[in-house]
Amino acid sequence: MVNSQAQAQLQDHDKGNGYSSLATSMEIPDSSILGVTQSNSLPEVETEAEIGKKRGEKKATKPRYAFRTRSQVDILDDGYRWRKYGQKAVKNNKFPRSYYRCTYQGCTVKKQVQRLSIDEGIVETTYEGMHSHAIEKSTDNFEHILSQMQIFPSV
DNA sequence: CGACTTTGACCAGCGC
DNA sequence: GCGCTGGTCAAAGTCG
Repeated sequence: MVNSQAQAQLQDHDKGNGYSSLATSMEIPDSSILGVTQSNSLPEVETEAEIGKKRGEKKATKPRYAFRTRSQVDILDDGYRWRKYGQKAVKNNKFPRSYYRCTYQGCTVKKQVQRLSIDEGIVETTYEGMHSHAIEKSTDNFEHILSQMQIFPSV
């Protein structure tokens, strides 16, 4: 699925606590993260107990992959086409959260982008679902982003 | 012309 | 039972 991008397990919703000290001191040199680009030995986590309480939502398992990226912009072009369908502000964050959806026919993958209020340079991207089609754009651009991408451990 | 973005309103579920 | 939050959709507008 996908190009095996680095996937980190997102812990519950306890965010905005000790992140300031973490992100600020997480100054990893680009020479140490180069391994991330090809080193995708991260296990596919899918510890989603499923919420099963939405309206026309199935009870099927809903995998959720989240990872934090260091970027000045929240628009991370991973090669797929995304259509923004909503923007809401979160309580723990002074920045609004953006909701994106894959516009590919038959593809119902959703993506959420949220910026950390404490660190404007950190962008938290959450993928929901899996892509069942090929990428329309070149992944080269995304790989470049991966080069400067850092996986923040769940503290 | 087509695709995508934006804002507001609406709905459902949960808490109290 | 009511209120609140989060999440989604829709129409109009904009950009390429």
